[in-house]
Amino acid sequence: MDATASFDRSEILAEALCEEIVGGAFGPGEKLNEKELAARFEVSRGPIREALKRLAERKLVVLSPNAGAKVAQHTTEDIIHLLDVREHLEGAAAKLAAERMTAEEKQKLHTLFDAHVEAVNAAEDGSYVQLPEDLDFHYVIIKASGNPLLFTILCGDFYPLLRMFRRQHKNVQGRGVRALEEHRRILSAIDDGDAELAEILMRRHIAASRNNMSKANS
Amino acid sequence: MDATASFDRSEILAEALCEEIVGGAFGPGEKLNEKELAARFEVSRGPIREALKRLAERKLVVLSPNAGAKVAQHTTEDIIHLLDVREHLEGAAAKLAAERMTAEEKQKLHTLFDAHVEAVNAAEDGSYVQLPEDLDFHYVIIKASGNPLLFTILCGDFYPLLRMFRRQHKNVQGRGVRALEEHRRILSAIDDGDAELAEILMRRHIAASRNNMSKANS
DNA sequence: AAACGCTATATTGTCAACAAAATTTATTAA
DNA sequence: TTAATAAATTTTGTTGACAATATAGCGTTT
Repeated sequence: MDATASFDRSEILAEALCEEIVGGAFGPGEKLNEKELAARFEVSRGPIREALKRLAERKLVVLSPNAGAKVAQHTTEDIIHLLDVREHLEGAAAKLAAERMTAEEKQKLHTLFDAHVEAVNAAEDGSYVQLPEDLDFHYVIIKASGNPLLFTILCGDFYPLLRMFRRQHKNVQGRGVRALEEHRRILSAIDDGDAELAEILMRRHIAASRNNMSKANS
Repeated sequence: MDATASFDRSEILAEALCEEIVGGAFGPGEKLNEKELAARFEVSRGPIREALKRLAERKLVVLSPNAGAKVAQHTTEDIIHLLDVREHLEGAAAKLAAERMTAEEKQKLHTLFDAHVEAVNAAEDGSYVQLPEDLDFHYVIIKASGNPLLFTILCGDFYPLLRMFRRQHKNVQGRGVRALEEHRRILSAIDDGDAELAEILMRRHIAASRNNMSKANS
């Protein structure tokens, strides 16, 4: 049906392992024992090793020769670097989205935004509730950019790394209402088809989130 | 000695295969036979398979379940998407480089630029001579950005893909002297420590190169 | 008690063999 | 001759076994 619905065993294993790692099933830097993983997933070590090579390319694990795989431990500096890159890529996505989004897609984004507003209002502390990925504001914009590579990098590669980092470090306080206000302005720019402004606002939005994290982990 | 000087067999194999693929040892979309590769590299199929999984993550090969690996065939559209992303990332690199480069590094970049000027002048047709990667103008700026992730993505991932594309498609006519003039302006902005301008100029530079390719392959 | 070295154990890296799937070749019928 | 079908071959996917390396435990020495 779907062209990407391949049944590559190592890819499925990589995905499952990714979910476990990001979800916190392993401690930071914890050793990933091949035999143990093989037993648990009920396969032999071959496919497990292939999956680990994939995760190494995604920088979720670190491989040392003759010592195997460990869960990657990213420093705060690493994540700042990641967020620097993310700022520019999310900016690209917002720009492209503003240029390409149809009225229908914009409507969908409005509906999503309104739901976020209600969710934040419902939480008395005004904290930003993390909704499922495919409902996320950023996710929709990235999708709407029409650039699959952008989606792969931001949602496929970066998002797991960020989730992992957030788990490994003290949970950074979200920016709640402020972030929502930034979203509102981005949405407005997209509505107007103002690509340049959408990019600038998105970059500021990500930069603010980076500075927030940078401050919390200094 | 070097922490990254790991002797991971599959990584070495992946690197060697990458070089062959990018260098044109295989036709576009050509099947990569595991047994054949194993024989040629004098290893068994295990490490070869691991290397192929890595290359799949880098989008250099495409894996189909029960059908193995083929050299990836990227469409012109794919490459436009890639260059869209590259525009923003090279912009990020130029911005960071302008903020961080020392006087020494700037001097080195000047020397490199002058060498390029001479090389282009020497070629009577004024075509842009492709110099080895580590001497390349862009390479130096990306390095100088101080962001290793930027380096990995641009030089590690994107550069091979672009080389492969250039080989698979009709060689796009370089922009020679014009590109050099753009380099000169970028260099000037970096000299002044004008990060904002360096980013803008670099983005224009990449955008021009994208439009050039887009026109040639339409 | 800490440091060193040795031994035993466990883990990784590699390989060759087997099963399942796809591809190719050969065969038959229209 | 061409199309469809079936057998034969090749290729992938997976596994368990073996060798090389690293780790952990233990006793000895300083």
